[in-house]
Amino acid sequence: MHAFDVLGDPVRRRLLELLADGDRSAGELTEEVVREFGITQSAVSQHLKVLRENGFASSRAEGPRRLYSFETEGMRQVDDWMAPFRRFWTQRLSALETEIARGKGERRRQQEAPDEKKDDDD
Amino acid sequence: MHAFDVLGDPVRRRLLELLADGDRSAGELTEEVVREFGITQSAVSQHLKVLRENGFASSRAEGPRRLYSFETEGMRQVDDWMAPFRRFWTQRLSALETEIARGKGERRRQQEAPDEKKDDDD
DNA sequence: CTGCGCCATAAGTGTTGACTTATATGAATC
DNA sequence: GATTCATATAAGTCAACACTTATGGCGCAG
Repeated sequence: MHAFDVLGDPVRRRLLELLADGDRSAGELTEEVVREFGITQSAVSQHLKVLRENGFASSRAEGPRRLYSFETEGMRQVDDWMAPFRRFWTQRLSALETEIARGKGERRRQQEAPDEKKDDDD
Repeated sequence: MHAFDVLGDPVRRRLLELLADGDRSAGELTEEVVREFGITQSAVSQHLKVLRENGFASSRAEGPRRLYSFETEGMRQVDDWMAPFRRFWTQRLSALETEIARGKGERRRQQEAPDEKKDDDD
């Protein structure tokens, strides 16, 4: 399964948002998602498996519970694929970047402009 | 259809890569993708429709042909959703980014970022 | 060792979407 | 206006995946 397919599901996106705030047990994640999406514990467990198998999360046993952590590998793959496109919508274009954007295809290193914080939700 | 679902298909990702190099006619895009993936003209046309309807591409008539252009809206949506996660794998933390990261998380993980400076590379 | 939370897996079902072939639309050419 | 090239749409098929219910495995308390 491709990294983009993993992020295609809204339940998995929500799980990742929750994990981004810190490690959580499967039970905590399940409770939240079951409430928001109206699906069963089994469905959430299957989603967590997909996240694990694709480098988006990891889990470790903590007594009878399983603690889940966010893992960067999956999103890094997505980010890497998107990187060459980012020049199209980064508003602060240097002269060099403008020339690249005009289609001459010459690539050079150029530091990215810092991102503004944007309050956006899914 | 969600922006992540659009990028979930490898044919559509390839079409976007081709469009990133500059505008192309449907025929040129079709020829390339048909050759690489072994699908029909009809299938490619349907993928182009998905790209159009979700803000990833636009088309204009140019005589009997249709010229396609890359559009930023779709990927911008993807990029916006990913923005809050990016702090997890960008080791180069500016003061601003550090503050954002601190403000978001109530519980922080023990892991500290190394304070070595690193040259950017691809 | 028995029973009970916690979580994962098995097995089956329905829906969605990517694909096919066939056909329609529309602009240029004769 | 008929033909042809370029592209889109129609209609149907098939497989993948997200979901369900049912059950299994594990850690721990009694």
